[in-house]
Amino acid sequence: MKYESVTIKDIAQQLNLSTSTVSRALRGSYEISSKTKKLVVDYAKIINYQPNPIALSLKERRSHSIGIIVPEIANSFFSQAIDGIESVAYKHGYHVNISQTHESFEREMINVQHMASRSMDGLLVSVSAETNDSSYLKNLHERGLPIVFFDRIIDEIDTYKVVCDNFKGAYNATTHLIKQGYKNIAHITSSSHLFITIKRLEGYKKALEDYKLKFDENLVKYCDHGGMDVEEVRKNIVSLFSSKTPPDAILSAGDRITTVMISVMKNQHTIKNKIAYIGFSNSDLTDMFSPSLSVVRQPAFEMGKAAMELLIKIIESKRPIKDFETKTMESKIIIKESSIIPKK
Amino acid sequence: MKYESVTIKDIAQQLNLSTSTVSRALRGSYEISSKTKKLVVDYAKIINYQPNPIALSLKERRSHSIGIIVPEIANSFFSQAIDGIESVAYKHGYHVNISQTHESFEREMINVQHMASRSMDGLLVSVSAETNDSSYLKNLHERGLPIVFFDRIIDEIDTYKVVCDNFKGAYNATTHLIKQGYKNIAHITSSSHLFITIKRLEGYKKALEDYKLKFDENLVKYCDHGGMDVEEVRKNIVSLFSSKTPPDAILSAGDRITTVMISVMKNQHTIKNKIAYIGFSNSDLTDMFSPSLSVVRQPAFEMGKAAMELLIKIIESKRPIKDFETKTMESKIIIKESSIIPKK
DNA sequence: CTCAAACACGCAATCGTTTACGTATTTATT
DNA sequence: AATAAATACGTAAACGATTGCGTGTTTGAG
Repeated sequence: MKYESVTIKDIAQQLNLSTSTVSRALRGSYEISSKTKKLVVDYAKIINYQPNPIALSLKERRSHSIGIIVPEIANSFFSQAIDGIESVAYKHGYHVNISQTHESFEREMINVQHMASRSMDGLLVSVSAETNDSSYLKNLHERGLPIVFFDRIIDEIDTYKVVCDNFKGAYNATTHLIKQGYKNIAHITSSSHLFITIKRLEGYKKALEDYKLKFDENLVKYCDHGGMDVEEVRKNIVSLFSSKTPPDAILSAGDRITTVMISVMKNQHTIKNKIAYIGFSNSDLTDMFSPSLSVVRQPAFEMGKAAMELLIKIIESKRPIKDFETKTMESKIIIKESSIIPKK
Repeated sequence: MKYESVTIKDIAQQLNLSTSTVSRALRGSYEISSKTKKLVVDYAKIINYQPNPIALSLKERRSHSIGIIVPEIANSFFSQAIDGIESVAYKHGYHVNISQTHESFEREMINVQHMASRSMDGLLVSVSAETNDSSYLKNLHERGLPIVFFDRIIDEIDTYKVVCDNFKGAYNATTHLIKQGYKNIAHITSSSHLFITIKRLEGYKKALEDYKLKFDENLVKYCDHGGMDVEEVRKNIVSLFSSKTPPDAILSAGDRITTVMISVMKNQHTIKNKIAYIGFSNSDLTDMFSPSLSVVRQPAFEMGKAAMELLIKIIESKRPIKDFETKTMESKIIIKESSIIPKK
């Protein structure tokens, strides 16, 4: 069973015209008499003619569609960013294709290749936690595929990028914990090679330094699967708390890591002491947590918008763009109960 | 700037062969000598030849891709269902295209049309809260486009459908509230014409009936935008509590409605009495709520898997399928703090 | 040695659309 | 009235890949 649709040829046959005349009539070419135009347009409407975008893509080498590659759509940050992307895309007549990598490098490659070979006009990419080899992306980009990175950017590829101020976000969050009186602050983060991981770690370190706290390598734990692997997070938590000097506060990097961490701690009975925490998260539900969750919140929607705008700029630019820039947006820390010393 | 890729023509030219020979060599046709085959295959590998799927789609009228249409990806139920769909799709060599309607009928039509015209081999659809005219879907389906509905199904279109037992889920949840001693149980739900809304309402009513409680129409509130419009939910809540006999418990239908409802109640200072609630939700975070949230949980991942399996069955069937069935899966109610009478 | 079968490949049409180019008819110019 | 120019349309190639059909060469049988 195949889905059949009306083609330009059907119209041509019916009206005793050539396909080129029909095509031109539909596009309003000056070469066609207004009489014929009306005839064609009216008939096209009656039989509900829809141009075949596949044929168009093949001919024009563009699809008026863009692709989004993100680790997880079930992640508030990314789903909000996608909403931002869509809002701009639709306004400019682009269709949006979403795909997720589940933090797998292999899936990411497959998805990117798929998008590229399907004539996507451009790609918006936030790489997976596993991705430390970006050569295949670099390759595609050098062959002319417009790419804009957002959040999980690849520093070495020269194109537009959109990030939030990860350094500052982590710095402010850490400073906040320090000011609350916590002295042994752990940092649970994603895989070590990600650019955001590096920047957030730097912010965390700088805050410790500014407030004369010693940096302890054992208090930094990496999750190579970005929180997708609960066991990995659990091991990290257990390891932290089995130390002779367990942390009194935690800064977590990333939506998933934050919630998995909380869930793990809740079920981990070996953790006796009350622990303060603040995490990067864009969830709308953190207010309902108990304790309500202090967060570093990224302007996800705005970041998505900005990324899409830049991608359109590349796609629609006549000449190759030289002076790419990285757009940095402000994150916001929102203090709730989870990170403040309970007044009793 | 356009992204250029290697074609079969490039290979043919380079090796002094015709495109047909190259094509046949790559597909391993018996008509081609093993010498030539090796030559072609080796060279193709060297220059990293990738067949152009657009050209293939145009020719073969299929894309080995399927489309998913859901209201919101930022909804635990749908994102889990999508994961289930993907797991089956990838195993069978299908690529997956995700799009969201944001509960808008117009967006839904645009997305469905886009998918259909892009030669999607089939569609997995969960309709928007606004959708009460399904004629455009029926039309496409009758013209041969394979469609499987899941969760938010269209009853009148004769195809495979996957749902959970909405009646039973609502019945059990309501029964649970009744057994806890609540007598004035409200029901906040999605738009009135949705099939799931109807079934859940029936379950709610039946439970009241079985336990000799009077059904009160004023205790049922519909959200025509499926919870996307916070103001709509707020009005419904306010209306409920401004009654002379305000509810002592609430059953909410749907992820979004549940969380928005809780958030609204939290900020609504006019609500003095402690209220019990249980809601349809697949969120993984409900344990961290305060009070922790009692839920009716649907087997989202399994439903996604089942739907995709049925879609493949349609796509790959030689002859039109006649005896479509609706697969009903069990929901599970998980009792936490939000729905039990606090023992003090 | 002859003729047929087997083999290995090329030609051209096809999918749906656009577009450069060609051409027949009408209109305008002098 | 003769010629140029404008009008209105058709022909065919192109995008990348597949495939039925045709054909030249080799191989084998008798």
